[in-house]
Amino acid sequence: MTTAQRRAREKAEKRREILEAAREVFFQKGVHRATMDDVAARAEVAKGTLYLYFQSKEEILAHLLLEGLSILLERLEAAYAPQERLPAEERIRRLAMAYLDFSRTHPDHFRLLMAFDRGRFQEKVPAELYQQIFEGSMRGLELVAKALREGVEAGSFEVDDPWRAAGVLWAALHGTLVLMAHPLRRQMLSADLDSIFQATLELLLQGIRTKGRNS
Amino acid sequence: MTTAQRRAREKAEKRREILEAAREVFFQKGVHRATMDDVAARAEVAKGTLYLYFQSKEEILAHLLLEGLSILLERLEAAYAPQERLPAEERIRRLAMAYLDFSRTHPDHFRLLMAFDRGRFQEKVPAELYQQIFEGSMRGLELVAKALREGVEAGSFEVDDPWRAAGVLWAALHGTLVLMAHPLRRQMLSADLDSIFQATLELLLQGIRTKGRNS
DNA sequence: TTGTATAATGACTATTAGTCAGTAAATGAC
DNA sequence: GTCATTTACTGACTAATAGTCATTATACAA
Repeated sequence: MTTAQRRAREKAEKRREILEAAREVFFQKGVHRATMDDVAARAEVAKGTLYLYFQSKEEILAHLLLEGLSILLERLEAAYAPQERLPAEERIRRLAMAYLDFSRTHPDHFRLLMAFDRGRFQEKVPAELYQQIFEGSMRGLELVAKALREGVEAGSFEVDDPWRAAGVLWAALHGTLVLMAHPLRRQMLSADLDSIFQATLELLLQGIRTKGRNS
Repeated sequence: MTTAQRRAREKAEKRREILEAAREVFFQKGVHRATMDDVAARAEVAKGTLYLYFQSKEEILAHLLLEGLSILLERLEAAYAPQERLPAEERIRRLAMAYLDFSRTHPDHFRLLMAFDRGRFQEKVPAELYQQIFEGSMRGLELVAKALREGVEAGSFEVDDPWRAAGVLWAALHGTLVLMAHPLRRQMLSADLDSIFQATLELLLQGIRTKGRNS
């Protein structure tokens, strides 16, 4: 059945084209300003066609989010550098910096990631997709947890539950990126994102590092 | 001009009534599900009347947010307990716990606070109101900074810039509350909000505490 | 009592996500 | 090649909802 295969390929291709159009339009005009008509126009299809490929605006956004998540995961995995032999602390540092870097190089995807928890999303995105996003973010967290475990084994970190500690680190850094995305707030702290992020990272590392005077 | 005074009072009263109706409706049905017609019906006025008192749905939300912020600030100030003589670390702990507590006792107001950074808000809320919200949140941060300064002076904390450190603490705890608001995430870390929040707080405190083996 | 100012109304407009009856194109059977 | 059937696409239409404004009602002052 070559025909069926070609059809499936063409369908996937069109899907990708729509996603591309959506990415351009949403990222250029802003998610809540861009309309589905805009997307349809950009993709050069009728609006109805969009709905043959996606269930809703939110589903399209969810796919763009997944796209961003996938990029982030690549970066994190590269940062972790499993093949190299690195101190655990260095790994944590690299992971954190990769996250910061991602927020800079892919600001629109990053904003989507931040928006994931918003009410609309949870209601309108198919559970399966939702789950997928969740699992993706957990894959990222897994890397942090792994690095923490290494550190504990090497005796350089002191942490009760690496998985939970990873959650703590992640949430703290995430919070920094969320809040300090606002220029006004950075201004009020008279600091740039880099230095605040670094300061947070160092604080957290100090907190988990093995204390010298121990036992 | 007694008449004019009474008029002004009545106007203010009606405004309050509308806000109250809005609070009920928005918090019960959810901000994006509740409509302005719902609010009007609950307030027992015509929809047009709402717009005599507020410019937009977002402006109403901003006022509800301010309401929440004001409650939070009261709690924080009470937690700080300026009249008592407390160790700085205890003050930080109390402030943090007041924040956690607020997120529990006023979940709807808290959600509004979390939502403040969203795109719609910034566009539709009058700059003056926006500024007011910002200043309120800075008043909260001020308390943290003050406690940190006390700790530095007492020699129990080691922090370069208290104001910035306050931002770091706040962002980290905020991030925890944001992310761990999701039941699914807590589940994946198999932890409750309390223990994660506490763990984060302890980690941060360890990071800023003066090290024993210092100098 | 009446004219004026103030407040309130709700039918209406504008915007936009999502639908669906109708049309076009591709495919396969003969 | 022609026709029937399936698949893909279309865009006018519906529904929902924020916000408007000409009209009406009310309160006040002279």
